[in-house]
Amino acid sequence: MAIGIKVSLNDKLYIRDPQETILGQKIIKQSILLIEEIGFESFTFRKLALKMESTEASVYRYFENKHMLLLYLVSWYWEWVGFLIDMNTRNIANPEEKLKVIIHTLIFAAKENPSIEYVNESVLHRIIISEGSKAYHIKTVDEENKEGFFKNYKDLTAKVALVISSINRDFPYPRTLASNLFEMANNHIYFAQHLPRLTDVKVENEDFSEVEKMLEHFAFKILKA
Amino acid sequence: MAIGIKVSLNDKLYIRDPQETILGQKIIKQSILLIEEIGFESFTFRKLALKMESTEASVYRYFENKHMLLLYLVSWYWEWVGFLIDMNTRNIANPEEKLKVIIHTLIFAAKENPSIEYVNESVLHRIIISEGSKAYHIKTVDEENKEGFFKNYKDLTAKVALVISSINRDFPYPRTLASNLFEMANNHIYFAQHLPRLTDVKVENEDFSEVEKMLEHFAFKILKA
DNA sequence: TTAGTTTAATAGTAATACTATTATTAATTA
DNA sequence: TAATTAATAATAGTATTACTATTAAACTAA
Repeated sequence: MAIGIKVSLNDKLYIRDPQETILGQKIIKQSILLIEEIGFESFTFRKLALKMESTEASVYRYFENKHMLLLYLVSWYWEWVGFLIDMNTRNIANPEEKLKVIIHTLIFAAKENPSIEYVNESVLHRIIISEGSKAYHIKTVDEENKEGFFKNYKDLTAKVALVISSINRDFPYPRTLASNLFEMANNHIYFAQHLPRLTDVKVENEDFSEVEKMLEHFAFKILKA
Repeated sequence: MAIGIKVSLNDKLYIRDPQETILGQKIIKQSILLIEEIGFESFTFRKLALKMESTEASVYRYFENKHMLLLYLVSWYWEWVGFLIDMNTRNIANPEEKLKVIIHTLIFAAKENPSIEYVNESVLHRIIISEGSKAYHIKTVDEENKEGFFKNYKDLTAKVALVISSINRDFPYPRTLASNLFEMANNHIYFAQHLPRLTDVKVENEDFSEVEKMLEHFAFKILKA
């Protein structure tokens, strides 16, 4: 990933690379805003086209359907988080410190310097929190997995699992903990905002610091020798 | 909840109580089978009616739309798990032992004596695993929460959180751990079956024992004083 | 037994998901 | 520069989905 230029994603995610044309970039930008506004179930290419002042058929020339568009956005997000984690941990030798930075990046990714004009990272983060799991909870998950549609998420899990293992060589569940940290980060922000009785953390006006503290508590307690 | 009779659920979940009529029970039975078969996105009342040899309009007389039907099934499932947990922990005084039984019940609920003829608990469990989170990942979550549509899940979380607190009074995240155990139980079965690189556990022909072991490891490590 | 009430089926409509065809613009070559 | 080709977008559809108003049947109570 090169900032200001282009995020590299599986080219089977789209029919035509949206990053290459102005119309494509407009689709990305406006779809993020519209999905956040009305939710993924109500989101349609017709409504998107209307908002963009383009046509439904034009959107279909970039993405096969709205599921593929969501998959694209989710992949974009995890690729971006992976990039940020690499940046932020590059000069850190201590693995405990590394994991802390990873957790911080997970939670505050949206607050980092936005890199690309047509992606509102903050709004995209909210979409990942509330719609992200729909990307893989589908009947066709096995075929899509074979096509490599979830590679970004799996690679990121592997990357964090490595750090986890270097903290405690004997810990038998490094991938489990890694993916669970991602899931918990998003879930408990969502719970705090909508179903507070499912969590103990509080989130008030986009302050996720309690979630960060909770994830650190879980991760380091679990990894204690 | 009384076995063989009727599960008590929020009566705003349905237009007409499906447990009260043969047609209603048929809707529950066949929708469980059809959602498992084709996935929730492809599931429509038209297809359900066809399978049931009834009509779309008849289904609409029981449920407002397919989202409400999913919510009903999910509530039914958590109510049933809560009931099983009560049954299975009734005579256990030791809280650690209680938590173990809770984890076991969570994972193997589908294997317990089926209680109601028109609900295939085993298939329902698979639906909860792959479609369950869609019940609350919706734009209208706040209004639905106000109506009490997620009460079963929240009550169950509170119940388990109590046991967690009695194991370690100083643990600051009892609800977080409780809901996380539910989410992990389902997620890691799903991951093991479809995205194995996101987990360390293996699931082969419906043998969830590695998931159980993993959850115990997480729960008790976290709760160690 | 008949009037009232509950229940289900018919027959729609508006919106959605998607596609084939045509029109327009841009790029390339003669 | 004009003609040809290629790339792109818009028009105008169709089949399916989500839902509802109306009618018909069946069951209930006086």
